Amino acid sequence: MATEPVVFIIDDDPSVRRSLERLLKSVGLVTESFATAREFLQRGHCEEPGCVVLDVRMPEISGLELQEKLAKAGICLPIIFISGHGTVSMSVRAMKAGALDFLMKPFDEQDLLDAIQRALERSRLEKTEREELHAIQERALSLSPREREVFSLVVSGLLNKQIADRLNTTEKTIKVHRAAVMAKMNAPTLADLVRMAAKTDVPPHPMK
Amino acid sequence: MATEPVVFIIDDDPSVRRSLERLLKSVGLVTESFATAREFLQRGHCEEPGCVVLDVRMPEISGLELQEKLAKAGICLPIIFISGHGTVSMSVRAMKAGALDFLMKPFDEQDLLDAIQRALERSRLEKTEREELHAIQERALSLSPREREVFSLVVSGLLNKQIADRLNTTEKTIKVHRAAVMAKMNAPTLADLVRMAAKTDVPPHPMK
DNA sequence: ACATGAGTAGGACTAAGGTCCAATATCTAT
DNA sequence: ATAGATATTGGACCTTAGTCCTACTCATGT
Repeated sequence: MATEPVVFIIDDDPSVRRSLERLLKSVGLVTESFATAREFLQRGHCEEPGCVVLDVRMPEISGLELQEKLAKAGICLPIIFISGHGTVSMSVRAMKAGALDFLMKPFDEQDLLDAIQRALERSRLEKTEREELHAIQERALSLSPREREVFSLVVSGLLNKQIADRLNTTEKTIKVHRAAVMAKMNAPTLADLVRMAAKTDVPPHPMK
Repeated sequence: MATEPVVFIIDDDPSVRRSLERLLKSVGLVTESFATAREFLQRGHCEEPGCVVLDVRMPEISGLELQEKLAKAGICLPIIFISGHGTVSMSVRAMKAGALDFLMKPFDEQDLLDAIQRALERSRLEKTEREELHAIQERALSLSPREREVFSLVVSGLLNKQIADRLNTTEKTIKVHRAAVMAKMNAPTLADLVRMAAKTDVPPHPMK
């Protein structure tokens, strides 16, 4: 099985951190705590599944700022905000920026646990998606420039002959490139190749 | 050009409705106002682009309840909430349910106008998407049962011969069905057919 | 200078897909 | 009962795609 998902707790109040840790550990979750956003950022994050439980108000870097930084850094762990003195506009800003939930202290423990379950589930899904996409892009990188052109024209539905015309070469040459594309992209059939292209292209609606 | 997008204003306070109407009309937007959620629901909604500016607290059916009803009814107009006495939990609930924004009274007029522009833009995009999808599903309905089977096997990348085996018939028959599928689905090439199938299938991630 | 990878291309052949024409059996609906 | 849609199949023929082998050119890097 894969790495155990981690719940990152970021709160400047040590007693809050401790009680959150206790709660999450009591249901078997793995936690890691940080007193500041900076510490969390310094830890380094690769591809582990997990989620973040984040206090909004913190010295230096606020929770909302951290959310922005994570987005910019491409670290897409689902975020659950926790706030003692939250305002509507803060919560709306957080949600618009993609937060999964925003809980006011004092919150129901079960609400937090539910939110965490949802967050971890999403994290798992996104991780799988990212990995698939990454694998495809990896393979696409191994294509030569000419192969890339042929790739996109093949996927657009053109015949080898038409591609040859467009690229001012012969059908024979296109066949060679096309075979190379199929091999390098690890596509058993044209249908698979089209699906790969569809994933790397701008998908119709990334967000809803 | 298409139908002009409409901004639906739903608020039980007549003076609020009037001032919103004035504001929106001043920037050239078309508005339609309702005093209750019920009136709005009775109006009937088909496919017009637009968005909803919705008061949270209203007698009988609240804004949040209306949001739920619209979702259930498949009416997916983007919703911008406006609230005089909103709480964090109300706003979070609204945002989680897909609201586009949640503004507290008194709000900056420009903020509302910006939100409405975003909402209309999204409405347009979603409308286009829905129409495309609908057109594809329409065509898929005209397929006979057998053609549907062939469709899914072709798109999965199987050869005519393999499809024939799987359906206990001959390659010749599959060719006929396959040609019928391409014609009925209006797909110039296999690549197009695969993309159509990808859209009607469960897309990897409908929401983000 | 020589190997490597990319791009090009031909010949020969197989396999797969598409097209046109024709035919049959079944079932449903008017 | 007769028309129409559905599902089936055959033959003939052409176009595409894929495969194997070979071979040349060009640029790059060791």
